[in-house]
Amino acid sequence: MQYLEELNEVQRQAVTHMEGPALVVAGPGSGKTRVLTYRIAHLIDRGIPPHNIMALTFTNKAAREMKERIERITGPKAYNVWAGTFHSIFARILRREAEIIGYPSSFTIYDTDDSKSLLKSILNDLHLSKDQYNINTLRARISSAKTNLITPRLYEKNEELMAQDRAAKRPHFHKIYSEYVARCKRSGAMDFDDLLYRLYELLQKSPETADKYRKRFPFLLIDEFQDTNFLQYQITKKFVHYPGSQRNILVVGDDAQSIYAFRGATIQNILDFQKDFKPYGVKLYKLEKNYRSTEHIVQAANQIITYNKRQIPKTIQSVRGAGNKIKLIKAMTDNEEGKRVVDAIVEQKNRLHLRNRDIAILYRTNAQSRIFEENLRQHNIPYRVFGGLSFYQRKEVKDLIAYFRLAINPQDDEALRRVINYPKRGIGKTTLDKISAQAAADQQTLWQTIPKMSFAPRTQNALDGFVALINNFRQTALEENAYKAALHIARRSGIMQQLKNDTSIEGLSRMENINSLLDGISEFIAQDEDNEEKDLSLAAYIQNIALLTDLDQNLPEDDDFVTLMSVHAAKGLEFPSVFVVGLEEQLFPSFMAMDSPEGIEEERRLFYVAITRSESYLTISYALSRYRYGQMRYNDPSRFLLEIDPQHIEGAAQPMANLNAQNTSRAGVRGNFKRAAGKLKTPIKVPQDFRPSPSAAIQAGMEVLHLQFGKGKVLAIDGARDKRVATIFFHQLKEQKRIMLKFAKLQILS
DNA sequence: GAAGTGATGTTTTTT
DNA sequence: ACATCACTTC
Repeated sequence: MQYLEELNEVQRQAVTHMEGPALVVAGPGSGKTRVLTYRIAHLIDRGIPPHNIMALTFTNKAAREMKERIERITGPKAYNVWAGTFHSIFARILRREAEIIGYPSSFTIYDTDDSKSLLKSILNDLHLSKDQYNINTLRARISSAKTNLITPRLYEKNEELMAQDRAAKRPHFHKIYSEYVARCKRSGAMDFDDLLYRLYELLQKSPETADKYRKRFPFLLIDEFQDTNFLQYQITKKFVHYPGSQRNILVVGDDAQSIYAFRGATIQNILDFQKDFKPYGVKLYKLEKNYRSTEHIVQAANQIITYNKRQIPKTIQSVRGAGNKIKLIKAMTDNEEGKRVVDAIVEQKNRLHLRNRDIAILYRTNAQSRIFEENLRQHNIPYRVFGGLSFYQRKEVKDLIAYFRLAINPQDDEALRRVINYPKRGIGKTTLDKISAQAAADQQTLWQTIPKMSFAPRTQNALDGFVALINNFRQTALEENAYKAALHIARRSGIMQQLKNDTSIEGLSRMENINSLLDGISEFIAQDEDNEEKDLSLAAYIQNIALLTDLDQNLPEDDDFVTLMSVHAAKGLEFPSVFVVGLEEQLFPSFMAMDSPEGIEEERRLFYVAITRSESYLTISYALSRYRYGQMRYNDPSRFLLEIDPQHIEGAAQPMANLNAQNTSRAGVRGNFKRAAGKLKTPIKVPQDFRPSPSAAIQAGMEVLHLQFGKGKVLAIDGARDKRVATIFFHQLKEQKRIMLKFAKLQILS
């Protein structure tokens, strides 16, 4: 129990918490992962069999780290703990029990691209126009329906949802949704949400199965609980919240770091958790000591987050001393920002002897990476970009994997669509459209439909050849190990040949990617060769491919590179020196989030996550102009910058009123920036005692105060009840805005 | 059926 | 700026 001595009092209490429900509220850098891993180790030490423990995380990386750390304490027994992402653990259970819900255990997983492509086919088959039905909107709405346990049938019965669709001019949404679900099922495919939804269905449908897993996993731990959605919480409850249960569940979360509300995550789960488990004596542990960052950083973060309304009260304190103040870099253009940030990195490396791996550049959107890459290359600084297109999303890799998928599950329509004419074999759009139409009419998969149809000789030959090819691959996948099968498929499919003929630079890199995919499979075989139990089939290999991201490649330990990633991807990571870039209105906060107070609050939490990644050195940069959609845009510095107390910022004794003034810039300035200089805006002052009035009370003619927009006059109100929309003229902005009253926080002034 | 062309929208974040 | 897609031409 030596490890207990490495813990502070609260941490030790949480770690030694044995039975019953517990909530650990863990600020950034407070040793959250340590608590989770030590608790698992402690449970094992106290005689709980490792295979009775399930630990759920959000990323594979977090899961892997957790497993490694448990192993370091307990040794190889750690392997028997089921630790993984929600999606991968659930997929594992689903594969074992697939038949119960009418799926083959070899079901394939549709990634986002597959889902989109499926939706396109559906729109096509239902003769609905893509202009009227935006694919991304459809996906989001389907996802949110599933996440809220609304089946197509329930959806159709729900007058409110149907009315929403009619109002939004997408009256046939429910048909699309229903068709989408039907086709996924027919194809033996699950999308990301299905991995959650279908597990819920399974547990619901088969009480015996639910019981089996409850008995199997009497101890449940959940990381990043603030990022769980409604469905994930419902499943969690299925596991531990039943009559006679010990309710041995420990969840760890931080409401201030909730950054996935956009995809349905809700901190309501934290609140509900406390409520739901209250009768069972839920224990609350608050980890408030920050071991990661120095004081200026922690205090700045604390202060920023106070601008958010709702939060679980806590005071995070640094144990590391004052440290360095935050540096601010102001640039005129995005190019200049890139140059000055990289100059600062060079300077830090020289002066502070930081290694590349000590440094990270974090941005709001992946598209921002390019400029930093260019500048790092110029300085010969090795770097790695995480996120964006992951390895498994590259076209050539997906193509080959599509063949793998077909070899395992030929009903997989999306995989079939992808490769039926790649490499070119004379089966074009016309033919595919015919097959699709027939398949839709018969409610069958493409694979089932092809043999039932006949075509002109040339086309028929091509089709017969394709079917024979896939059947051959199916056979190989059954008989050979993953590597041999993969190699065979890569060769026989013609993909290898196709790429070899392409001698362009991109062609070579595509070939390289195919080779490293094959290398990866070879490694998969080699790694567990000694393990007799291990399934080395191609089916086993591709099981979780769709769940892997760029962050999941194992990198050599001694690699020394600067890390570039989105703030989202950086969650849970830490670096001695962090550069948070692009702090501009419209970008961070994102224009997509700016029309609601909730959106802004999520962006603010995102900024909070960003700066708390830093241990000792934090640099924040912004550019007054940058290219977007191929056009130069001018933006104000982010409102978040104004929320940092100047005492934490280097060289800023006074309030940061004139971030926008043109006096500090030097190097790398090009072009004409008169417009930028003229755009100075004073931040709108919001009094401390701001108290929003109930939205129902707001009427036309009133003077109101809005948190972001300041004072304004309500010109008109339309809509009713939940959908009341106010048209307000804001005096300081000199413009009128339409605001949904349900969301807006307005205080009536007169 | 394939290849080329101009128009159009797109980008917030990820399993 | 870039990718995707509908449309034309061979």
